[in-house]
Amino acid sequence: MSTGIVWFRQDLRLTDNPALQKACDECTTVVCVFIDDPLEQTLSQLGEASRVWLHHSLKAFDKSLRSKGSSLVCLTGDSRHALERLATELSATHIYWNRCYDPVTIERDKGIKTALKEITKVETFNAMLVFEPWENLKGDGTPYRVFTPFWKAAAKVLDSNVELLQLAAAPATIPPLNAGQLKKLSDVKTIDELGFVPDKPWADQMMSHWEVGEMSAISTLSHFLEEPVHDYAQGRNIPAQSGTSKLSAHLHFGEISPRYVLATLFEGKSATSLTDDQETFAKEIVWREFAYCLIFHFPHTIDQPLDKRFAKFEWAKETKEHERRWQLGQTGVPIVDAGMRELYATGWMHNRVRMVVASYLIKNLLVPWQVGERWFRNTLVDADLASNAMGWQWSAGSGADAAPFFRVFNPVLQGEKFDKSGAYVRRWVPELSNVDKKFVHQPWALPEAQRKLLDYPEPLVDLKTSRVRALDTFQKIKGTKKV
DNA sequence: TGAAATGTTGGGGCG
DNA sequence: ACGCCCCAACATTTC
Repeated sequence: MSTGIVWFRQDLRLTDNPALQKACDECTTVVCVFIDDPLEQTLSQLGEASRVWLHHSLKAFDKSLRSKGSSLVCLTGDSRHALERLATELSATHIYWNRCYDPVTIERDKGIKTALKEITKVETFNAMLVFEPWENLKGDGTPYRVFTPFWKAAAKVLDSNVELLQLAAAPATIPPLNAGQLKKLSDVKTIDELGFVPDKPWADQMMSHWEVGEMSAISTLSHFLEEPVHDYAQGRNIPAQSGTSKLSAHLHFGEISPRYVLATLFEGKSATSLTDDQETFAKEIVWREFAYCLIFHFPHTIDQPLDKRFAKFEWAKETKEHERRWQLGQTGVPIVDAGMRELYATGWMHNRVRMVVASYLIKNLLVPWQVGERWFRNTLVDADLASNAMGWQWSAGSGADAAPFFRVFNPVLQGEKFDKSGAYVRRWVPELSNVDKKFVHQPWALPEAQRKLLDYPEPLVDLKTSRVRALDTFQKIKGTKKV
């Protein structure tokens, strides 16, 4: 007789879940547990939108587990104590979990593993990444700081090492606890009792845009691979179009694994024989790997610039009002406001627009990238410490393989290039729904009479002069030492 | 996964 | 026919 505990975190799926598979293989009884650890909320910095998604993801996962004869046991409190208590109550022989890779959770989990080893066998797995962060390094053993060589090395390994994309099978059944064991469990909570969904209308409104859970993740992927992927290189840049995979939140919570995504994309073909569009998509999955590699080797870059010059960068003072207007989508720049409103309404923003709003906050408003990083982390359903920090440092020009600081997006040109008809702007900024496409990305250029009729803010700053100000500010740190 | 400034080229109008 | 200028159109450089 053996009782295994599977501790779930960011791996809320049945397919390609090595911890779950191993438990079902090795144990006569398996208990699936999720722990709402108040410390974890600060450690992994779970934002409000993410908590709502998590609630629905847990519900979906519990349903999946029930279809296999099991269910999700929810506990609250310190993870280590909760696991120790559970192990003792059930006389557990094994504990399994899939590893998390953000630096703070790595440290915490090391301690938990050491403590639990005193009472049971503990085994952990990689279910979150295709490559361990300590794999896929440069020849000299140091991590890549540039994406292209990271990708090339990754593609080569993927081609030569098919086991990397081997998936753990979903268990046919999950042997449940017996009645006696069930009785011994104490302080079990329901998912609703965890209180992840605030009693506010925005949460339901936001979730009306999504279908959460493993089943939805898989069907989202297959629809994406059916059609949009074949025009991905172009289509992913058009925010009014569904040209992106929309898998980010599913991946973050582990409703689907990156291995599964790549294995399905490849369909037996090699990484180097993909079409350009397919390869562009594969690269996005590998960017996520790159982000985890960076955060693993340079953990301080969660909130500190990798490029040391930026420690001395002179950001603007007294920016609270500008920050607030940016958050609310009231900057007076249509594509920026459209993006920020899409984010607030849906918990997601199109990637092209993420780059535009980031460039605007950092360069036109001279607000530190950390401010934007924090807002995204709190409002995105796909908020991910590694990807988010990397993305913001990319925009700021302070990260690995970042856009140079002088690369300032012009939101008018970006709008005219990627939202030609203005459909995206009109969708999220209804004040501009009747503005001609000639002016929809720069309503301030409308003739005075028409402009006065619009109920839309004047721009916070002039695009041209704020661009020059950013470049001048960058000049001051340019000569200084980079690393 | 920029944009603006500056440089170059070549066709066409025109004296 | 020729030189000159203008100015798109494109290329290169700079931030």
